[in-house]
Amino acid sequence: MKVQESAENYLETILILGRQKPHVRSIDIVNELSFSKPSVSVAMKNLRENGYIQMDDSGYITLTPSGLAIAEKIYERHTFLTAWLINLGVNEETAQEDACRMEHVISVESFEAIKKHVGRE
Amino acid sequence: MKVQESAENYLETILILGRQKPHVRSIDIVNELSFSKPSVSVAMKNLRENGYIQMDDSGYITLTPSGLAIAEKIYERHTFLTAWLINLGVNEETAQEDACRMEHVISVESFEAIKKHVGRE
DNA sequence: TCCTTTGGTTAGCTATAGCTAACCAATTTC
DNA sequence: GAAATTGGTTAGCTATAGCTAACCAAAGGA
Repeated sequence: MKVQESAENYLETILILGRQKPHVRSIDIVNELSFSKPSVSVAMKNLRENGYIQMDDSGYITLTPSGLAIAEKIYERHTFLTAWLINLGVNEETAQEDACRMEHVISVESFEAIKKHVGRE
Repeated sequence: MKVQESAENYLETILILGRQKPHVRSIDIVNELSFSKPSVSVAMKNLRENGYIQMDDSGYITLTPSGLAIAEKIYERHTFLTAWLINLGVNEETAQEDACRMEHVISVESFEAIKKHVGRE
């Protein structure tokens, strides 16, 4: 099963929230992404059924190894692309938004090429 | 009405085909994009209703000024991003594919910043 | 002339991914 | 202890955008 862009975004958000606070629940994702509770509830059900997250009896969400791998990949891209665009003179907010979309569509090959390019400047 | 990514792609394809041959019909888009005839037929109906293209009695498609503006914007991005990625060492096919997705998600600000950056290398 | 091919359309299905309405259980507050 | 708040779920709706099946008209070929 191919990981959808929306799934990548949810996994990235869970990773980020998990670094900010001890537990991550669905409601935290609702507040972070400004989606409705049902939307997040259904999305979490899908992530659970596809083995990307686990939820305990208290509703606390943790990333499984496969979910963590995706989350870290996307988060690294997000961080790198945002910094790169800001460095090129792009407004921070715009850089964030663009990175958030580009992070899902770039191939491994292109991302590595951009990283290498920036590294040798 | 916000122009959807799929609409941008169709308009870009019409522009490209129009430079290769005297007339563009729906069937040409079917062959170019490998979509089904009904998918293209419905998409053309939407583009027509939104004023991005015109179709004469023979089914020949032309871009209206607003459709042309979008097509040229996307095509410029496509050309530029592809060349840039190839220049960074990315395989041509991958560069094409990535450019084809990035061209729809980058803001004007970021695209201009990248162009300026590449120009001064 | 009949048959096939070509180009196009409509109807209806699928999947993704958001939404509101409505509901439930558990906890908190007065 | 009753009422409100909080967190979560299910059902059912919406939009986008692809698909197949079925059909039609016009043009071409035997």
